[in-house]
Amino acid sequence: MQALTRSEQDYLKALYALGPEGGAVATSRLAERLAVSPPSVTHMLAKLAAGRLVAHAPRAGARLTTRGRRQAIEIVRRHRILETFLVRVLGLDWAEVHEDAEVLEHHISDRVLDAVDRLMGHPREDPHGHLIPDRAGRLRPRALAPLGSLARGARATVREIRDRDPGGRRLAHWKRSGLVPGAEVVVRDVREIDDVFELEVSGRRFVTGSEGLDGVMVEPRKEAGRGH
Amino acid sequence: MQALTRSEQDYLKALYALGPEGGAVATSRLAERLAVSPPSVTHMLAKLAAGRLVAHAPRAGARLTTRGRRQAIEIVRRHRILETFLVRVLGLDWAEVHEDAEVLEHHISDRVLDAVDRLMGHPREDPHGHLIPDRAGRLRPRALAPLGSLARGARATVREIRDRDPGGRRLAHWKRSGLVPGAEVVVRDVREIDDVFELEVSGRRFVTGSEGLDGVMVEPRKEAGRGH
DNA sequence: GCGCGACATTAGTCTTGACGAACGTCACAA
DNA sequence: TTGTGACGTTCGTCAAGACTAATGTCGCGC
Repeated sequence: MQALTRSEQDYLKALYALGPEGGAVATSRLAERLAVSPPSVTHMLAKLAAGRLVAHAPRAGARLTTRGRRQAIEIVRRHRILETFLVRVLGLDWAEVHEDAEVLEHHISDRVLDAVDRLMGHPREDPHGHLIPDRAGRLRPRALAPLGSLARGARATVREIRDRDPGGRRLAHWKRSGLVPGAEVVVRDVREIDDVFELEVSGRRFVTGSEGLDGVMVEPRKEAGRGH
Repeated sequence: MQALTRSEQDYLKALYALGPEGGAVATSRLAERLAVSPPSVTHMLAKLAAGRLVAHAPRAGARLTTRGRRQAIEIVRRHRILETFLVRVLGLDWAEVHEDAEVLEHHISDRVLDAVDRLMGHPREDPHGHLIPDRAGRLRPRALAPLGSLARGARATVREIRDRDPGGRRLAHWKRSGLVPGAEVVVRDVREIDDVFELEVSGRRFVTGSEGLDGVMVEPRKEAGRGH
């Protein structure tokens, strides 16, 4: 089959993000994610189905085929390597590299990607804590919980920061608060009634609504001091 | 005006390359350079003329306006910075960076370009010896001669290697022969009748036809030892 | 069982950037 | 003066990828 166009790659990536476990994704979800009209999605899904990259049962959503998933993971890999490069080598800010990587992932040749990867010593994680698939597309599974789902007294380590906010404003905010991969967090208090979280992040207090934590994924610590 | 599309940028760059002194460029020359049909060129020139980037007198060729030239130089700047980056930072081969830079020049943001430029300490020349325009688009003028135009006994320093050969095969060949920017060359013999050039490149003998030197630009040395 | 609303799909259009075919235009030669 | 050929331009078309408007289809409530 032909090389994929940029749009095709974007659809595959979105399908992967919305249905990573091979679950079906609704046309409208895709349309929303890609900021595109539903008819455009239907049209593109037909094309991708013709290329055996997705399975598209009319009115039952779409799911990636094995080939489609492989392609999607390859794009994710490129994205994460590029983000890591932009931060580690070019010194750009953590919060503002997403859009650049989003563009470059479609236009960088394998040769250049490999050179970048080599230069950095084949990193395993990007600056936001996401795991970088290896060349074969393997991705070590990892069970993380949303920080907002923890109960009072819980302790956890921040592992991934997910954010699709344009301009990375929330990322910048989180960074200022110390909410970055590796940070240790203690949930001091959860007041459901007024939706307030009181955290201790690497020793500093941090108060926020649950909205403001959406996208911060942690690895809970199953330890003794739970009851506090 | 809107941001330029990739095609528009390519047309401007080609116009700049073919008529750097503001001279008019024929439709057919552009078509040939861009590997596109003449009607496509006419069409695009009309669009660029509407945006005041080129002046297009029907049947009299096209020339860049001041605005068009400024855009073209900006693209050339990006290209050269990227080539330098690919060689100096990523360690790619001199001969194989052209195509990658050709793509990336259209997709890298100002922010990333600036970071790359800064990382390298604002280089003045790219790996092939081309001068890199500064941010304002200024380009120090430089008078170079084709190596193939020198007479027997002439001495010169290689300054620029121009090559549009896909895959950079000639670049690789020249590099193996020592024909790189900075190399000192002496024309040992020119036999016009069978089109043979006998050179001494940094002390090594190198024999070639004039075709094989097309694109090697030198700065002749006006010195005493001319008559040899 | 019928209707209504949510959602998906079909149908037709637009824009960009390319193409080939056909038609001008112009300079030079006979 | 009139060809003739080179070159440029006009015109109609295509493909990708988006859109809007219109049309299906399904499931749920009554």
